[in-house]
Amino acid sequence: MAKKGQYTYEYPHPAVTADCVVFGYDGKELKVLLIRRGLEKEASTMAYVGEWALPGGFLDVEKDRTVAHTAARELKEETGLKLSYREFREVGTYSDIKRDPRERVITVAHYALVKLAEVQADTDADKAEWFAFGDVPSLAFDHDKILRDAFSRLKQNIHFEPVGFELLPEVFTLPQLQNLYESILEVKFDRRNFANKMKHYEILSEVDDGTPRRGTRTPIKYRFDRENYDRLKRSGFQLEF
Amino acid sequence: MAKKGQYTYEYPHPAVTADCVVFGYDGKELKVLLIRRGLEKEASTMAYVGEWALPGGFLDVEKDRTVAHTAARELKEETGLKLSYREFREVGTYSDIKRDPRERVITVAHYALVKLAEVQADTDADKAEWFAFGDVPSLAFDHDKILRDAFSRLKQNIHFEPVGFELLPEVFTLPQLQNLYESILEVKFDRRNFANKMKHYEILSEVDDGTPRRGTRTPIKYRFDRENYDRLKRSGFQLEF
DNA sequence: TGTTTTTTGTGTCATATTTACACACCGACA
DNA sequence: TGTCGGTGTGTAAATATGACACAAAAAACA
Repeated sequence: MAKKGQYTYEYPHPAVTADCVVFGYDGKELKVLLIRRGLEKEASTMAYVGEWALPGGFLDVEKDRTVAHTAARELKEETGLKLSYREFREVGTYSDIKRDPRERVITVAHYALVKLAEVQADTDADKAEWFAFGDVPSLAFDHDKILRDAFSRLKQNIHFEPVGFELLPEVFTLPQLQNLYESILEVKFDRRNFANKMKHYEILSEVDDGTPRRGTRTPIKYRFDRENYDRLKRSGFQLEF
Repeated sequence: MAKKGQYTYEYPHPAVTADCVVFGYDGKELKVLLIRRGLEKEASTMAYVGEWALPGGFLDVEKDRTVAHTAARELKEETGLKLSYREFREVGTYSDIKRDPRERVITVAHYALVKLAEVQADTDADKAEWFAFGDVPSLAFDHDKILRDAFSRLKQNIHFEPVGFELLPEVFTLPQLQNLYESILEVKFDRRNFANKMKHYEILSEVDDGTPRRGTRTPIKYRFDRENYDRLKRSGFQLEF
């Protein structure tokens, strides 16, 4: 542990943190990973002890290459989830002078998308919990606003990036994909038109798992065709819904 | 001037700055406001002395309410331009561990749009200069990248916000507006189709300055109809071009 | 001054895109 | 065995987009 008062500067410096909004999808609704504050590190110096909050923590000035690295490191420490710094997308900076009661703390918020089924086992249930997006309790600091902003950003980015495919399992069905889009965009689509549009983009490939379909009731399984998507993206397009 | 070593922390803290990309439009092309480093404050402690850079500077931990306030304050100090903190839109955070050779400095980049004709007189020509966006020299730090990113962000935001109207004078013509859109989006539009679409949105009002138009060569003057725009926005729309 | 060039405003038609909509199949469940 | 619910599929109407030409006058030029 570092000695107190070891680091001095000519002018005051703020502390900098990175916070993570991790979105998952369980096939029905969007979920968010939260932690309960104060169960870990020394609680005495902490604010908002016992409240729910976004995972996140202080930038390691000497080691973290960027704040996205901070986000990845802290997420791992606080929830057990291992993501690469490249998986974080920036939401924004929150710098209000009074946002932390202890000292001036500026946070850079990020969001990340995970395949819930694949990571649920990795999340340390003692510290972290998945909440339905609509059921999130009131959060510490300005994390309520950060969460809302992260969702808005996701909602925008869905038009430019295949966010749906990052949230679904490798193999998924059209109804699942549609449901996810509807959850994020908060609208309803006509099933047939949605299928047509998706088909038109040619970014889905049917998965043939050997078993012949035994009736239309069993939905067709698809896989995201990243190669075609990348080609489309290079030619400059927008996913319209 | 503060005494050296006055501010101590248990853990190292980064310095935080705000940088500003100020876009203007002269009727022909997009312009950016740059400053030459080292002409102001004590140059001895400075990096990149003499090079061109974006206006910006250190967060005043005790006084600046948010980093947008820092941006506004520094822009005023360095270029004479007075903008409200509300006029800055965040571009992103630049936190690479090596981005400043002196100490760890994290910057939050912003952009702002100004009506060039109205502010050109306010810009302190000794310190700052307007450059055509295409003619910007190589900049200090990672400001080249910040500038590119700010432009991309502007290009995206033009679909959601009436950015064109913030760059043009109160009263403008359709050809001016089209030219601006073409500059930002880097495409060409058909004059008639552009006019039709704009007309269709109903966010322009003709300005009647008394003088009857004496021929089609004199373009019709318009004013942005913010009331109609706000109504449209509330009903959830997108400016498509 | 006259001539040429440039700029602007305007409307229609062909094509592409979007939206609305109905039925047949079969598995799940009672 | 019957009913219910979820899935797949195609077409027609409405809407949006994209291409296109001419007339008028200002501006540039000789």
